[in-house]
Amino acid sequence: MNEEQNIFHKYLEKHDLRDTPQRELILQIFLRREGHISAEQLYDIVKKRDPSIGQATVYRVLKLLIEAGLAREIDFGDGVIRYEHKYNHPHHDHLVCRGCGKTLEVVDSVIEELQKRVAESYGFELTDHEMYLYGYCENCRQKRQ
Amino acid sequence: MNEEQNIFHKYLEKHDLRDTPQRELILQIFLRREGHISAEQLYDIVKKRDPSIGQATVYRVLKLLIEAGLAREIDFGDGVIRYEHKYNHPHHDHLVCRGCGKTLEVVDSVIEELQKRVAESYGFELTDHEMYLYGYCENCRQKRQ
DNA sequence: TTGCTTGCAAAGGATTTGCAACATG
DNA sequence: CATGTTGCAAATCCTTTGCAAGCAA
Repeated sequence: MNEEQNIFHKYLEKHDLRDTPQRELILQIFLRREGHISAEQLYDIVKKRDPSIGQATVYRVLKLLIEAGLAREIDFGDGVIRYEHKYNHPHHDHLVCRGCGKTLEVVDSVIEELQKRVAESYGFELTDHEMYLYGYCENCRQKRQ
Repeated sequence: MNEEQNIFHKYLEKHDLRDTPQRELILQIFLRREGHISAEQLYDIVKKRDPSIGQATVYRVLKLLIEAGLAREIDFGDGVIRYEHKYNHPHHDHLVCRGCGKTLEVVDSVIEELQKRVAESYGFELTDHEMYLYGYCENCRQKRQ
């Protein structure tokens, strides 16, 4: 059993929640996928393995994963919430191509530090942030010329 | 007639769109409000002046304002899109208090420059970005202790 | 057995759209 | 008058919820 599963089971136990095959399957599939996945995409995959699982269960398990610290929400502003791994996957921001939709994860410690300072200069204690950089990737830049 | 109205009229003309009292009223009310306003909030105000105006019209006019460059969308991730003035209101980011919901506009030219560089280092041509800093404002920090 | 879980379908909330009646240029 | 435009209601889209039946502990 891997670390994430372990965390999940501990989370369930601690909160008097039950270990069900649905939860196991959804977790397993979520963990196998890298990158960002929407509830619907996840549901589509889950359905193939067990057609009896309902969409609501997928949504419910995703909520649990977030509370357990295993998943994190991402919002590219297109009306769909996507989820990505959080465990062993430190904070980062996203670079999104407006042409092809490709996304890259980026971090810049200097920016992070400056964000903290900016917040503090307004008396804020920064807890977290979101940063999305939009532009055109190398490929799409060429096509646009 | 102010500059924004002028821009709006030119936009309408250029696109063979019509100047209607509904559009005028919604624009006028939008311009009078500083800060962020949701379509629903705007509609509530508009209704008081002209109860015959429909919600759809407010949504439609907001789309026009964005295309005309007079408004900009903001998404705090709570499921509601808010709008703010764009004309004569340069780009900035938002500092949002998780306690009381208060928001401040912030800019840091060093961060802006670094964002550009980060994007470029991945071959991207940066067109725009969004940055939301979340934390607790001075007031809320005290209450939490 | 207790009460958390599930799937289903219905409900929700924000936004969009089809349409017939209505105005603008 | 030809087309845009409007208000209304219905439709969408994503997500949540109520509920009765089903299961984990």
